[in-house]
Amino acid sequence: MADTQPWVLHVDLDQFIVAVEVLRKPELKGRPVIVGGRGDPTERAVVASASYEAREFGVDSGMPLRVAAKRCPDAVLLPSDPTAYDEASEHVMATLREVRQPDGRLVVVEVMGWDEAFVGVTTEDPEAFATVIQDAVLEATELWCTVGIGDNKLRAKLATGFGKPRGRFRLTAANWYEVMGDRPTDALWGIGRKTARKLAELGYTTVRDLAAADADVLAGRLGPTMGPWYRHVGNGYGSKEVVGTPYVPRSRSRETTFQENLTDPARIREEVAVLAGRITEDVRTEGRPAARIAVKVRFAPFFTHTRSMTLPEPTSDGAAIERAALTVLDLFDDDRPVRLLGVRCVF
DNA sequence: TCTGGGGTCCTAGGACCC
DNA sequence: TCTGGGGTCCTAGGACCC
Repeated sequence: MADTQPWVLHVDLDQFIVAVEVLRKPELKGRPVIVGGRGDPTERAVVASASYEAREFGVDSGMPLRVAAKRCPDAVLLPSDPTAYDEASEHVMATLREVRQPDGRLVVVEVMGWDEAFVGVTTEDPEAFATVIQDAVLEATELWCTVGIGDNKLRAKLATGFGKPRGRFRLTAANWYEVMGDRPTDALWGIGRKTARKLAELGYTTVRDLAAADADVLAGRLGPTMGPWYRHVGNGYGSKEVVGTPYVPRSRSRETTFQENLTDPARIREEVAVLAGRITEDVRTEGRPAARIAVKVRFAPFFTHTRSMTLPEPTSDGAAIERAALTVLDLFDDDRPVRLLGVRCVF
């Protein structure tokens, strides 16, 4: 009993999107499968998910579909079906919310996306509890997941990567440096390529380096908030609080990449109006008025700019939202061809 | 490698006000 | 009179994540 303590578990479904597709097309099991866009490798689209069999060929998420198809010519290409993934995700999350802790209380579930969630639980055997979760999810949904076990969210999240697929892995203060110390800084959650390069310029290459970095040097180069925070991350520190309250979005956006660049100003206005209409639907669904409207334009070859304005007063009115979007569009003076348009509202 | 769609948070400069 | 300091809002862009 003395060893009973709070743990953070990070539950992450294995190749979630592909797994959902294989459930409805069992004949795809064991084959290289790639999901993305409309499933057409000649279009502008990227890989949303690739099966482990496809990954063997160097296919990975975010890769242009065209490249993926070239690397793995035998792969089955499928169109992305967000509605199906929403449903499957809901089923998984509902299953997690029904899991009981050893003391009989329900676990706390914080959803982080379609295919992952943090679960807060107090137990003396987190590995055994992770298995309970895996069994519950598998039985209810036929989907496999990996569970990262940590003494905070950061470590739980990183632990998952070492447990893939279908496994469990524990990462805590006790084995942090042994597991993470010699890895590059961008192995950490929240540090990407750009920041890793800046850190390397300061002489911090590994997680161990970052953990011992000079806080003032970091603040000077990376900002007063982010600088010191990176050092914390290097030490494996992070929030232990799993928040079960429903997620309230701060903004909603809709965007479209056109298969062929747009050059006609009238057509561009039309498309922005269409996006504004979709945002209006979202605003209605959300039941909260939009306070601010932003327009995003990606020009050829690939330069992205945004413009925005705060509305005179928050509104849910479609005409007002469209008018605002078109007004913001007029703030752009670039006339290069357009490959993407987006409209966002901030609540 | 010719690069989707949907989000979050931080930074920094200027406006404006007291 | 050329001159302080703090606070808040607005806007654009950057970085990162799923």
